[in-house]
Amino acid sequence: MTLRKLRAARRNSAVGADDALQSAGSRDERKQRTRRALLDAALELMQGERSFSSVSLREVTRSAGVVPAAFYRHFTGMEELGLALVDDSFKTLRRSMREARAAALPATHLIRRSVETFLGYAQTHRRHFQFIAKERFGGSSVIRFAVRKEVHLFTSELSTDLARFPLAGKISTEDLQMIAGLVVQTVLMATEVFLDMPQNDPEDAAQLYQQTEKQLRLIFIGAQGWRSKGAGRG
Amino acid sequence: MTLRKLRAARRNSAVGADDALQSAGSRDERKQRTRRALLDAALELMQGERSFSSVSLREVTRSAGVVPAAFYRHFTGMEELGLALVDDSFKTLRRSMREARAAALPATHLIRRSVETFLGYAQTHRRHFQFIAKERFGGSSVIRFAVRKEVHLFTSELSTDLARFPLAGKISTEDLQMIAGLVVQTVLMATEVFLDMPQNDPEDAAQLYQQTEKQLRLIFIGAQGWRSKGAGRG
DNA sequence: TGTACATCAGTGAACGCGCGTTCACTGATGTAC
DNA sequence: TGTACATCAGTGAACGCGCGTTCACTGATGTAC
Repeated sequence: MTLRKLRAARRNSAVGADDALQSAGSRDERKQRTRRALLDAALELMQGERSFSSVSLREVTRSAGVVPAAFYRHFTGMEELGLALVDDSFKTLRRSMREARAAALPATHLIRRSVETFLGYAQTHRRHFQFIAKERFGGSSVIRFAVRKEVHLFTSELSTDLARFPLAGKISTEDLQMIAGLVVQTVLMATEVFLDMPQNDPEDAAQLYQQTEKQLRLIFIGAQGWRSKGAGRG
Repeated sequence: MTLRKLRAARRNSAVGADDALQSAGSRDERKQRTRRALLDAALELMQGERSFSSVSLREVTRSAGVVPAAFYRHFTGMEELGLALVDDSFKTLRRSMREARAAALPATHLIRRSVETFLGYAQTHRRHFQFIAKERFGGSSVIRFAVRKEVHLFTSELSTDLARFPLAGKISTEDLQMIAGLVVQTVLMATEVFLDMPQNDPEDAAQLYQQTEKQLRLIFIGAQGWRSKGAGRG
């Protein structure tokens, strides 16, 4: 087809040109790039002090390098952008977890290694993890509930993971969910405290690692001793 | 002393007068009343959707029934008011706990009753508890750290409470603190979810009560199985 | 391939609004004698 | 008790500012023939 060839030709020549890097790509590709720039800018502006609701539309467009009115080509308002950030953040979180599962942690020191792994990912994807932690309780209820729904989903995933442990036999599905909730809550809280710490204080970080590891171990011990009413039929 | 008598006389006559109710009291008493009105207004404006940082100084004075400039007779800015709210909220929280201790919960169903009691207080002092839950992670770092400091203090109190349990012998002070942290975190999280629920949904509330109770019981079981390195010297 | 027209991401100016903060003030309350 | 002066919580007007949203527009990209 003539059209496709034309497009491919233009794309190739544009991408190859040194002086056209930022205007490269089709109209649609450029639009997506601006969209990403807006999302990135919002996330970046939230670093440190600020909550999502305190970031203004104008600030976002200023950081992204477009005029305020251009914002509306991508989102109906800040709330819609916020929901897109929830999506992005949980995609990152889930990708991290998939990677962690694939890495097949050793059975010895399983808990310690899990904490290290998770907080490692948190550090790498700092902005997304911090966004989740912040907006779980603050902000608009629309965004708050979107975050909570995703956390719930994530908890469910973890609880099916937990079901593969041998001790899970005595625990009902509902109780596994309850335990997964406790684990997720513990790790998310640690994450927020961790990312909120003065960055060059390995002392405090080590102390947090240790405390979180202990808390998870204690939960694990509790789970070993747990007997669900009428469970074990799985 | 003449002065004291005079003041007392004025106070009595003023308080007795039906038509002077809102202007009653000494200048200082009135000032305190305005201060309270400002704090109350801020707390009230946060109900539902909003976080503290999204409430404006002008809104607060409007609700309190004074002119914006009057605000500065009481606080240097919104941050100072926020810190005062942190103070107030934790006073409420601690008072609740003192009452709970005095009530001497029965040993049977101790955990269930504790959860009921705590969430009961949370409902009564909804606004203060919600403020704490919201500002623990969102908002300015000054307020966030103030809240965190108070939570830490509260956790310490709980851990000395826990030290009186018989099973505490095998657990080091540091680990007791760790366990108390887990308990506080679990209850605070449940509180926030509880207060954020559509108010007339007893179904969901019951489910939350049950899950929280189970989580605490699991932590308790974990604590029973816990052995601190080199502990038991207390 | 070349031309004429359609699409639409991004522009730039304008709007009305609520914001935080300042200032000189008012008048009731408090103090000294 | 009565008088003269000091204090100071609250007033009302004004300021400059950044905000979200609207609008007609431009010009590069895309489409149809």
